[in-house]
This record gives sequence, C-alpha cells and structure tokens, in this order.
Amino acid sequence: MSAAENQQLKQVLREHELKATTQRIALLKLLDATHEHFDAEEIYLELLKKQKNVSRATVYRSLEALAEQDLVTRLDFGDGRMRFERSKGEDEHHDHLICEECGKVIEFFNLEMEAQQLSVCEENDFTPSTHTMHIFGTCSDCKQTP
Amino acid sequence: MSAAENQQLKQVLREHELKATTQRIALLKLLDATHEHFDAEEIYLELLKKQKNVSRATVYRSLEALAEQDLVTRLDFGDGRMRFERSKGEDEHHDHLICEECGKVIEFFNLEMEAQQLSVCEENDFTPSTHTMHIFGTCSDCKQTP
DNA sequence: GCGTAAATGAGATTCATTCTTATTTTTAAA
DNA sequence: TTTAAAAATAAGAATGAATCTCATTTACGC
Ligand SMILES: [Mn+2]
Ligand SMILES: [Mn+2]
Ligand SMILES: [Zn+2]
Ligand SMILES: [Zn+2]
Repeated sequence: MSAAENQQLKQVLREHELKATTQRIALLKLLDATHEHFDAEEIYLELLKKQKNVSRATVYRSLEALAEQDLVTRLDFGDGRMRFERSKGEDEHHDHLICEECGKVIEFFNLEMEAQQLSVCEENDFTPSTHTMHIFGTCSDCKQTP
Repeated sequence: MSAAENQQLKQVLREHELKATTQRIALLKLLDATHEHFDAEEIYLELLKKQKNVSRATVYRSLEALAEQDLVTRLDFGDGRMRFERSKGEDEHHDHLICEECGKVIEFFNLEMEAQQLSVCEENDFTPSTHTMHIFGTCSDCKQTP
C-alpha cells in the first residue's frame, strides 16, 4: 500500500546518494508517520511488528547513513540510548523539554535563543554545525501528582 | 599535604550528608584543581597516578553521589562517555562550545539565553531542573587547517 | 538479465557503566 | 580509645547499547 509514498521516499534516498533499500524506505516511512522520539530498539521492534524483515544491525547502520544525510536527527536525552526523529526542513528545527517524571517530550522553537547561540559562536570565532538544547524538568501533568 | 584543603572538603561532604571517605576527598580535590572535563576512566587513572587507591566502581559511585548533591556536574558531549566537572556556585553556571575536530571545549555564559530558556518553560508550564546547551562545530584553531 | 559494488542478517565483539559480594572504613556512641 | 552498625570500597562479573565481521543477498547501471 501507498506505492506513491514508497516512490517518493525512493526518490528522496537517491537524491541523497543512498541506495533505496526496502529497509531504509520502511524506516523512513515509520519515522514520517509520527512525532515520537524512538530509540533504535523501538524502531527495530516496530518494523518487525509491521512484518518488515530487518536486523538490528541494519537499523543502526541505516540510522547512521540517514543521519549523515540529515534525513533523520539523532537526539541524546542523556539516558544512555540515542533517539531519532525525522528531520524536517531547516525552517522546522526545534529543541526539547523533557519531563524527568513521565518521559514526555515537548518540542519548542525560540528564535531569540537561536540568535543568541549564533552570537556566542561569533564572539568565540567558532563555526557551529549542530547544537543540543534540552531542558529537563517536570511537565504540568506531573507537577500536580507528586 | 594541604591538610587544610582536606579538612575543608571533609566539611563539604558532611554538609551534604555524604561520608567523607578518602576516595571522595581525593576525587573532589582532583576536580577542584582543573577546568578540564574528565571522563570516569581519566579520573580513575589520575587518582592511580597520584597513588590514591581507588577502584573504577568507586569512581563511578562517587561521581553519582556527588552529582546527586550537585557537587559535580555530569556533561554529555554525545561521544558515548559522560564527562564531569566540579560544580561551581549557581552564579557560575556555564554552557559549552565543543570542537568536533580537536575536542577542545570552550565555556560560555549568556544571560539572555538563560532568560529565554525560562521563558520557554513558563510558556509550556514546565518546571526546569537542568539543561544542556552544547554547541558543536569547529574552533578557530581548526578552521585554519582543513 | 548480468555483474559488481553496496547493503543486509545473524551473531560475535566492544566498551562504558552497573551490579555483586566479601572486606574495609567511617562515624557515633560507649 | 574501643566497639558496633551502617555504609563504602575493591575486584571482577554482568549488562546493554552500539559496532563489527563476514557470508549472503540486493540494488541498479549497463
Ligand atoms: Mn523532536
Ligand atoms: Mn565546563
Ligand atoms: Zn511528565
Ligand atoms: Zn578545534
């Protein structure tokens, strides 16, 4: 099903000089369908559940290749496992609030903060490539029930 | 030597309800003496070099206990190992620029950025506890020699 | 369709961190 | 100062995320 989406993802992969394997297509399709921040094991299990044959090693290798091409973004929430999300356009960059109680992740974007980052880099003659701006704490849901 | 410093660190540990073991004192003394961002193994090796008897497990456990009490700060530079630095006062909080070429770490503090973080938290009814603001890229030294 | 380079599967391996248990140390009280 | 209980430590085993190995399969330009 969704042969059109498959074709489109095949196209995307080739534009980034990546071979369009069924595993990579399935992985991209999975991440495209959600805003969740999966780790590699979760992605592996989801693909199995969807009857896709894939190995753990391929999940890791695919995520590496896709991240290299900025098709997915690696997220490090500091709990020992990397998370991944589908990269949206440059204009859709966002950072994260992470609830330490329930694990909920709230996405946000703050233009002034991004501007301050560039300003700090200039002051230090530093050429930025990526950044992590993660704020840990307690979300509104968890605040009420201590 | 520096019996005074030892006494002072003993005091600090007890104020935080931690037993003042020779290992914890040595670890704090080590981190007090530098601005470097050591990982656990480096700390372990440094302590061995200084003739302190300590085991890897104790380094990890001590760092956990000290971080719990905010006497040290855990840093995650995303390369698979945690780094640690001595926590300074609340007023001496800083974030990091990390050179992906040479590993150099530049510390910075930007008040406006911190203010924006609080503003984002308020907007989302989120109570912050800590944050990571790490900017990865290329330092001035590495820019020149590609 | 063919050939070749690249990707995959399955499991072994690595390496940071955590866990286990016997032993030692800290600390408060006698 | 000696003593006892609780806590911390040493040494190495265990864990788990991520990477690597190599035989097999697949993608894709011709
Ligand atoms: Mn996100
Ligand atoms: Mn620092
Ligand atoms: Zn929550
Ligand atoms: Zn550099």
